[in-house]
Amino acid sequence: MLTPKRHALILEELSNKQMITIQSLVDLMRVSESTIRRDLSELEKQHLLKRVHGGATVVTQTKDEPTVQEKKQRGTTEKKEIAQYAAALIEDYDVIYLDAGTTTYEMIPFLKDRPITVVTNGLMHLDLLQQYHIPTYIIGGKVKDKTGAVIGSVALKQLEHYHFNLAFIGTNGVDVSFGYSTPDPEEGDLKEKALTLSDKRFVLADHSKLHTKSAYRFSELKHATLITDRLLEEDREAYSKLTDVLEAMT
Amino acid sequence: MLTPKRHALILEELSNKQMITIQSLVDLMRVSESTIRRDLSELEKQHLLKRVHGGATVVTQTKDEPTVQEKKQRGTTEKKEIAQYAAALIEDYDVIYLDAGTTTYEMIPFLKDRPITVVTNGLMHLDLLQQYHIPTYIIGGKVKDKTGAVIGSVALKQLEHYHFNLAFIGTNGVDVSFGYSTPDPEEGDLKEKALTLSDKRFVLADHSKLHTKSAYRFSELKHATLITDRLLEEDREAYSKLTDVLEAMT
DNA sequence: ATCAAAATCAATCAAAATCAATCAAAAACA
DNA sequence: TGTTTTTGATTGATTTTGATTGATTTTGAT
Repeated sequence: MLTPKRHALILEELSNKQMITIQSLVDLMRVSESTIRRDLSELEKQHLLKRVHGGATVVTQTKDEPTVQEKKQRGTTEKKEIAQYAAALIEDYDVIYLDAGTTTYEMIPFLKDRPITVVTNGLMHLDLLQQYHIPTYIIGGKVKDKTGAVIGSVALKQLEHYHFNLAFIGTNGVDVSFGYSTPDPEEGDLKEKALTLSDKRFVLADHSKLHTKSAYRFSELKHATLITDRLLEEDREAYSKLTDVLEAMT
Repeated sequence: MLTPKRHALILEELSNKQMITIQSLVDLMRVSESTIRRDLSELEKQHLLKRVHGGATVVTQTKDEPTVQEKKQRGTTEKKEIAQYAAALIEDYDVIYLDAGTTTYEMIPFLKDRPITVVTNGLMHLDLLQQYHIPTYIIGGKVKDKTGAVIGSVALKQLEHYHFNLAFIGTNGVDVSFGYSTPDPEEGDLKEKALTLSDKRFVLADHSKLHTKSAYRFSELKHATLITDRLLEEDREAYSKLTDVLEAMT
């Protein structure tokens, strides 16, 4: 019996029962205990089962990080407030840059049927933008796993051909001294470049992002207006000294 | 027994069972073990099966559960045959251009985990390409409503930065005198450009597209190899005079 | 809880099966 | 005819297998 066949059989047995003994597999497949042991070791290395004394059990599905798809469904009220506020800054016939990310995604419903042009590196944005009949340009380049963003040198270079009236950028961290930051340098470079290409520059960050730093700074505070949902009284002064701040409160 | 006959038989056996031993093939075809080994090696090089110790297994062996994405719309058998045939032409470490469209979409499952790079203007392709861990570059430019294609002058210009080993292009019409054609000129221009940038050029068209013309010709027949599912005897001669033709038949 | 028997384990090794490489004979070709 | 391609047998190398070893874990009786 071929090795993959045995492996398939083991996994099938395992999904039927929740647990199997080595002896039962020996009887089932008429091979030696050693062979079964080796099979189980291999399958365990592939995280397809978990070995236990005398047999094996199914592996509890490790839930990986929530995909963008999931994240965007639970858009918080705060994010929506920020998004609506930001969208109100756009005037007819503007050309805007919409960064990839969940907060900027929330802006799209507020752009419905408006006579504007959107340029974006966010692949997840495209469906909704099309649905709302908003003329859209996608930045070309390397497609980043999972996050649905376009990044890399090609994207950076291509961005240089554009000019924007407004740029809306997402961020992972906002810090008074460190500035705006994000985990991925390649994404950061793109954010930085987009900011330099725009007349008016905005960074969107709900209050959970304030006072946190990510690995890579893509801009100082003063280079872009911060749009957030609410500020503590003592923060307001500190931030306002360094940059324009807009508070999206209803 | 002729080599192609053996290969066809092996693939048929494989699709019936999911897995075959070399010995069973030796008995079935009355040829030597060596010959079978050579056959399997060759078929593996074309990614039509996977060799394992003692035999071979099917490649589309989805050990992972079929994703929603994957089965959301199963293409026709003809399209899949064309797609599989086309995918077998790709060698490791190739950089390929994958045109937007349903036929080229069907190629993606056959590219799973292969060490290649894909460049595409098809937004619909991206999800599946990411799922299969294929390094992907998206062409930037205007996003066309609904069809999920990127087109326009920006896309055209950006395409020029690339060079491909192989280009796979979809088409709406194939006509002996008129050539390859498509309804949208902007899409057509992109197809034409992609063809000029590639070492090897292929146009994919199932038999329903033969002998039909669309509004806009993007290439003469002779500039690209036609891959189709089946040809009428009288057509074969006519087409073969004008271009290379590959028939994806099982 | 403690201990010894039983069961299970990982590691090792030699036999068996399978493999890739080679080469000469057979077949196909021109 | 001579040349090229395909085939099948043979070689030694590699992989897989099953038995055996002593170590470790579990079991069950005290």
